[in-house]
Amino acid sequence: MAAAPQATLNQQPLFEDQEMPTQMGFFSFPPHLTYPQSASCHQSLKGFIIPPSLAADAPSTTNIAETLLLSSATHKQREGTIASDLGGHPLLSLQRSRANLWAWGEVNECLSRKRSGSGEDHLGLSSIKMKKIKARRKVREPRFCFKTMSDVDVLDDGYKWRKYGQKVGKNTQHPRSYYRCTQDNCRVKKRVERLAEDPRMVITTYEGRHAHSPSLDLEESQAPSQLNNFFF
DNA sequence: CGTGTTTGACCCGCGC
DNA sequence: GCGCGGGTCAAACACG
Repeated sequence: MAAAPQATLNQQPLFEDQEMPTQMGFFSFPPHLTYPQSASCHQSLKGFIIPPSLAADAPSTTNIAETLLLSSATHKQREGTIASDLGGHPLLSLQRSRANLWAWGEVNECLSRKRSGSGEDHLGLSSIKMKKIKARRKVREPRFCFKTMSDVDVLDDGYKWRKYGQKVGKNTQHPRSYYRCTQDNCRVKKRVERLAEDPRMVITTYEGRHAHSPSLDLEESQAPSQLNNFFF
């Protein structure tokens, strides 16, 4: 029997240094991403990073793994990894408002396509609606989320966060927490919630990109080289 | 006293 | 236009 479950996400990432098919640019799965030592986590923590564009393109009933596999051929090679990682357990669907998952880059792309007179609206949206979305999204930062099976809600990703709100969703008894990076002139936000269908799953959504390195507190316990690899 | 959390109020986009 | 719900604000509070 192996040792007690290690409360850490420092394992094989599904996506690492891989260009996302959106305008989000590159990102890396932080190697120092850990849960508090006291936490009792599922013995095989599984992080699923899902870019907004992929989620938006998928039907709401499509699970995350299918979304990733169906939306981009570049993810095809990961199929075996994902399947084995799941251990035969089906992933639950990630219910999201389609509009909420529109990245500003995608909206701009659609608008420029419209202007160029290529005809059909993207996803059947009218230009008025697209402008509405753009107006609402112009302040939106790039976002992505990942899903983790864990008993603890907030993972330690190396940054310092300040909680600024909490809401209880309509169809779930589990509250959704809102966090902001405490660093000055860093507007990155984080949203943490539990999946209604499966409270064991934690959905963490990041919005924006950090304009600084992770908290220096980590440097005392982590190898400096690892600190070069963080979100965006 | 400084920092972080809680929580009710408020704002605003969206669907009807 | 109206109601709902997600997201944010900010005062009060807790804690070291």
